[in-house]
This record gives sequence, C-alpha cells and structure tokens, in this order.
Amino acid sequence: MSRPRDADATKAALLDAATKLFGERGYDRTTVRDIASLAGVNQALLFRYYGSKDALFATVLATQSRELLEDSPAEHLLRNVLLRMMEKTPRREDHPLYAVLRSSHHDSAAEVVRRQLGEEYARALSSLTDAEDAELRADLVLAWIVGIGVLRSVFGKQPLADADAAAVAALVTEAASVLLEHTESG
Amino acid sequence: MSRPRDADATKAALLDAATKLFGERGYDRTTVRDIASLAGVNQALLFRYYGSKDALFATVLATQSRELLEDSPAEHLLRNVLLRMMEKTPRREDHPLYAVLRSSHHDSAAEVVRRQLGEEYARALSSLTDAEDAELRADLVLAWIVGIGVLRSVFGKQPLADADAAAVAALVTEAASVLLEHTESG
DNA sequence: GTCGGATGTAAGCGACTGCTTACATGGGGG
DNA sequence: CCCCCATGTAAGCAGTCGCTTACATCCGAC
Repeated sequence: MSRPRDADATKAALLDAATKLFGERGYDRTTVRDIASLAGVNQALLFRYYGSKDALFATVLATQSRELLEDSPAEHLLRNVLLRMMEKTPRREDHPLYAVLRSSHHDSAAEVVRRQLGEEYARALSSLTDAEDAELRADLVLAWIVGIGVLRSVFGKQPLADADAAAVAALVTEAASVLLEHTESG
Repeated sequence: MSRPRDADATKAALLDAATKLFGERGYDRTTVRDIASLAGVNQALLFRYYGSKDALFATVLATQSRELLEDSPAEHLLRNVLLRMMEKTPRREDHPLYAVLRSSHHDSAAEVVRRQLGEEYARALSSLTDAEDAELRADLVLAWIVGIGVLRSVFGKQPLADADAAAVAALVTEAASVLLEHTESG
C-alpha cells in the first residue's frame, strides 16, 4: 500500500529523480515536469519542498559531493575516483561527476557547490607532491579525471568508453605519478 | 557604407555570431534571437540561410574542426593544441573546443561532427606510440586536453585558470610522454 | 523605365519553460 | 466525531523558445 501521504518519501523521490535526470541530461535539458513525473508526484510539490529548480539542483550537487570523497586516502584518491567513475557500466550516467559536467553555465549556489567539489579534490591531490606548483599539478590531475568522464559519458569516445577500468586507471596513475611524486623527502 | 544587401556577408555574420555564442554558452543557452541580434540581422534570415538552429550549429562545428588540425605535425600536436586553447586570455571562450564541450546533446548531425573531431585528434595522437593500446592512450591524452579546457572555462578553477600556458603545456607533455613515447624502434 | 527575384523585416504561431494559485483530500489531535 | 492543516492535485500565467508567414525594399536584366 505504501503510505499514500509521506512528505519525506516524496522529497526523497524528487531528489532521486533529479539526481538521475540532471546526471543524464544536464541542467537545461531537464525539466521540472520530467523530474516530478519520474518521481511519480505532482510538479507543484517540487516547488513546495525545494523552492526552485535551481535550489533542487544545488541540493543534488551538495548531497553527492558530500558522499564523494568520504573514504579515499589521498594516496589512492586518483585511482579510486577513476575506478568509481568507471565502475559497473562503461556509461555510468548517474555518477555525480556527470551532473556537474553536464551543467556548464550557471551562477547561483550550484556554481559554488561545483567549485567546492573541485577544491576538495585538488586539495587532497596536491598533498601528494612537494613541488612548488603542487596546486597546479593537482588541478591538472583533476582535469584529467574530468576529461576522462567527459569523453566517456558525453562523447562516448571509443575505445575509451568501453575500456577496462583497471587498465585505464593503471595508465593514468602511472603518467600522473610524474606530476605527483615527491621529489625530495620532507 | 558597407553594402546594405549582401547575402554572403549576412551568412558570415551569422556564422561568426553563432560561433562566438555557442562557444560561450553552449547550444541550449544560445537562442537564435541572440545570434541574429549579435550578427545585426533579422532572425528570419538565420532560417533562410541555414535552415535550422541545429544545422547552423553543425556548420559551426564543421567549419572549426576543419581549421583545427590543419597545421600541427603529430609530434607537436598536444603542445600546440594546449597552447592554442590557452593562448591570449586565461578564459578563451571562443575556442572551438568549448562549443563542443558545452553541448552535450546527442541526436542530430552535431553528434557526428563532435565525434569526428575527436577521432581526428585521437588518430593523430595514437600515431605517436607503438604500444598495443595506442588508441586508448591517445584517448586518454585527448581526455586530458578536454579536461583542462573544462576546468579552465567551465569551472574557472584556480590556479589552473590563470596558469601560464607554457608551464601547463610543459607539465602535461612531460607526463603524457609516459603514455605516448615509442617503446621500441619501428 | 520596369519587372522579377534576391534580400531584408515585422509580426506572430504553437509549444514549452519555470513557477503560482486555487482547490481537493486524508488522517491525526482535540 | 470533527476540525484543521499537512499533503497532494489541476489548471493556468507570463515569458521564451524555434520557426513560419506575409509583406516591404532594393537592384540587376532587359
């Protein structure tokens, strides 16, 4: 029967639907009607519970970025992020990175969240080298992660899109180690 | 006085305006009214000369992808593309890659053009290594280029966004050489 | 000159957007 | 029991979208 009236369940359904659709289509190509429809609720409830499409998008990003870095020590961050991004299916379109990637524009809170996510990754990665330009090197590694995500999900570029995740991770970590390894003992 | 009636000039103005706006905002956030307005012509002319917004977008991509690979020997392709992407201003939003990146939009001719562009780059890059997985390695290098463009233009991620282009190119080419160098003489 | 097609314009159509409003309904507290 | 408010719904507003239509204007061919 499932409780016919349950605000929490409705909110969760909306958030799940929004996560899926923003990830698949990006912000612009996802309509509030689509989200409500996928969640199986009336679209007015989206506005009652989240205020606006923008605020819902920000909530999606905030929720996912919180889950994203939780359990990866810096040494294995690159490898783990790559594997997580590529796991299960070659086109893992509900991965948090994709919602971010597919929504280029955009001021508002979403921008802030997106940027924070990048900062967290970059900070963790930059701890891996003692080079003077550690942060730039970390940004470049982050750029690589992002680029691989884009080429796989947006372009579906072959052979990368269907490549073995472990093989990709091995190649990338090997090359990235040139940028991130410690050059002197600290 | 500039000839008041000149179909070629009008078409060119529309193409220039479309190139600029698609590059800055992506496909969805660029309206035909904006394009016509920037070109200084009536929007109906866009449809007379290009048929549809989609067709105009495809024309933009086709035009730019033709110009893009024209004068870079494979050995210096990575470096040249990086430098070109980052040249002049830290946020070079009219770069052809950006129009592509900002439009994750699947059907229509645009998809084909976007993919062709990737194929050309990847083919050129893959000629640089004799490893068995040369094409995958080339895809990864291409992914890096794309990711750097995204982080600079979309995220405006610091310090990458304002980093010296030559310094970035040096770091990337050094690390990428791990993937692309010949391991045995052919 | 003048006629006809190339070129440019003004206006608006129908669909869709994010969002709001006015209203139905159900279930727990008094 | 019944009332009241949390929850859910139907309908629509105002704006924008891509695109079309009906109409002016210019200029070269004859």
